[in-house]
Amino acid sequence: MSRHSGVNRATIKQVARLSGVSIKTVSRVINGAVYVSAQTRRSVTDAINRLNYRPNALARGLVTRRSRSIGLVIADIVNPFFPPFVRSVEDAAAARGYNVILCDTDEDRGRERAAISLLLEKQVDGLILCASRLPAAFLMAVADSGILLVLVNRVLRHPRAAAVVVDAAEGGRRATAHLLDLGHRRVAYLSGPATSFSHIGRLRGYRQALDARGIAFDPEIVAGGAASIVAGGEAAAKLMSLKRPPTAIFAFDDLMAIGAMEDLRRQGRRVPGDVAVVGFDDIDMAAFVAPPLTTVAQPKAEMGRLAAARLLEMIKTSSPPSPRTVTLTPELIIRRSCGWYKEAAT
Amino acid sequence: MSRHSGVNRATIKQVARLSGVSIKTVSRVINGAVYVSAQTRRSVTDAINRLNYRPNALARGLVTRRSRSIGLVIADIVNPFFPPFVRSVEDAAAARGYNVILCDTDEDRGRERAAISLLLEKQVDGLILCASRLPAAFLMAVADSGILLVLVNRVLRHPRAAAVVVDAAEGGRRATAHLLDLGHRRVAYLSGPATSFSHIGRLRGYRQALDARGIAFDPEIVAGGAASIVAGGEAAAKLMSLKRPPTAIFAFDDLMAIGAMEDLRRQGRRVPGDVAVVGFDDIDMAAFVAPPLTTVAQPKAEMGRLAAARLLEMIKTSSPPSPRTVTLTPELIIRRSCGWYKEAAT
DNA sequence: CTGTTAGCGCATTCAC
DNA sequence: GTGAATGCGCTAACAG
Repeated sequence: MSRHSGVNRATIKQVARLSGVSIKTVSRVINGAVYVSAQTRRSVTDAINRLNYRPNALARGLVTRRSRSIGLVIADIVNPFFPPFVRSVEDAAAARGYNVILCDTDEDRGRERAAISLLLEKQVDGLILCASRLPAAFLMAVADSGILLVLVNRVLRHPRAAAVVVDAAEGGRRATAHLLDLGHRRVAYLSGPATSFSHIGRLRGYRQALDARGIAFDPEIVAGGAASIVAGGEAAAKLMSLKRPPTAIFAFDDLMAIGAMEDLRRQGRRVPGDVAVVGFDDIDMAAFVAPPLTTVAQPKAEMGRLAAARLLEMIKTSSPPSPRTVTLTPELIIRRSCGWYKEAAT
Repeated sequence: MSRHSGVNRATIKQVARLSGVSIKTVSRVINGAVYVSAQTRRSVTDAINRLNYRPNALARGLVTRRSRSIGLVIADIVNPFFPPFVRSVEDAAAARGYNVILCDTDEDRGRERAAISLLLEKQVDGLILCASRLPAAFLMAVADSGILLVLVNRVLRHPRAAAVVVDAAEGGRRATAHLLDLGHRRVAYLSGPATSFSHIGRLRGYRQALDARGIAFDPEIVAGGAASIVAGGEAAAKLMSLKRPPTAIFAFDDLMAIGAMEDLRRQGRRVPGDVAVVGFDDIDMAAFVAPPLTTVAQPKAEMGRLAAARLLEMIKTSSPPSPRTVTLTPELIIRRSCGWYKEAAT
């Protein structure tokens, strides 16, 4: 066994020797270049196969200044929102010969910073940051250093940054309006992580919908703080113990909504009979819980596809993205957790 | 803007010049080496910060022959089995300064081959292959080329390969025995992908449990072929249209089980009243569907943690893994999809 | 404690 | 059409 793990890794030099041509010629056939006689090409490819030669992407990247890898920074792959998203960026990347290096941050700024730093050292050609929690100044500095950025559900004004966002406020408005249309007047909001831009947008939409009906915003029926099933359950428990509990709940995401429904059931309350619930994201599970969850769908796969396509395009042309931001509109999926819906007047 | 995307990437040479020491000294402080005077170290770190210098991992890897990246090849991150698994390998890798490059194969041999090839070019220090579908001879060749391998739910006799497996046959036996204990005599099996080692093992366990009670195996009540909700629904529909439909179903995985329950409900059959159902994996959703699904749990996070730990250890010591294979035992989680369970005699 | 000299594997001017 | 020489950014002997 030679020095490290590599045992018989052939180099371009060996291929050149075996096929009796120069290194440059080998390089030409590898990179599909023109101007190589069919015969030469054949003898080279033969040698490549005989030696089981594989170009070293590290060496190649060092000289071309391109790694053909992109970094993907997300909160937590275990959150069902992410798999479809990740999957579609991966497919788009793979289709163009790119690899994706995945990093979870758990919404922790320190971890996010560390992940970005490592990714930069690895010379990724670009970065997709999903719902980054980092200060804009920091992200600006990152972009200044020359890397290409695509943000998801957040924007950044920088010539090397683009964004894919879904209109969170619109989603919040639709969810809340739906509940209001059903006749509810006391609609609670289960808040997500305080620093999340999505949370801020959804909360804004919630308030706007309330305003539009002349219903006062009541901070007492806003609870939560973390996007998880247990956090949703706890928040629901807290809300239902109020003197004037809500009759409907709009949750920051499906996980919280499911936790809330779980807790409601434990308390002997019926959904939607006693309390109506709306979630956000439309994760796969939403259609299978009992009752099936009404929710605001984010086009997860489309978001991933777009984010990757934009980044790859920026890498290819090394020109600023245009338009800088593309905005997607979330859609209300009506299932059973809010009761029967009689096309009410708005 | 300089040639490519990099704008002001400082090099070690610039750091050396600015801090007035040699390149080697800079290299020493970066790599936390000993033998650098405190003063020199300070002036170097100052220069590093001033220039916002970041070592180029490509260049470093080229000479050290270590990329500090590992490749993770899975079937599909959208399958809920994988996120907890992926997450825990990532955490383990990140804790040691490693990155993970994720590749989905959709259980397609061609894609798996392509992914491995790309990963090898990228000079990953090791590979985690989850339920690889590739011929053993191919994997042997891959390992022969010098790369370190950890297989999940599959074994390979090679000095550079280790494995983490959960005892699929045992899982199949437990699931089937549970149904038999409940009094069922006509238990169907919803098969997974034919080439999957997990499927083969679970099927074997199913047959063994049947044998142990002297019940004949009936190929008529084995259907399926793909691990998905819709495939599960279709297979269930097919089974229930038989002249002698089963009274219980053991599904290859939870997704198929959920699809089956969905279809059963659509047909007006009750679970567990008319048909009992057992799944496999214990995905998060399993606890929240109606009725909550009884299933055989695979320790997903533990599997990921172990796989990563083993690989990282092999990379560090470049010595063969020991023991070559670690086997985990799956556990039956009894919920509501099989009806009331009265601790029957086995 | 620190600097000098090579060279990792590859792509790229230039010649021929 | 093809070859020889140069260097990407970094670490590793080996001196001093």
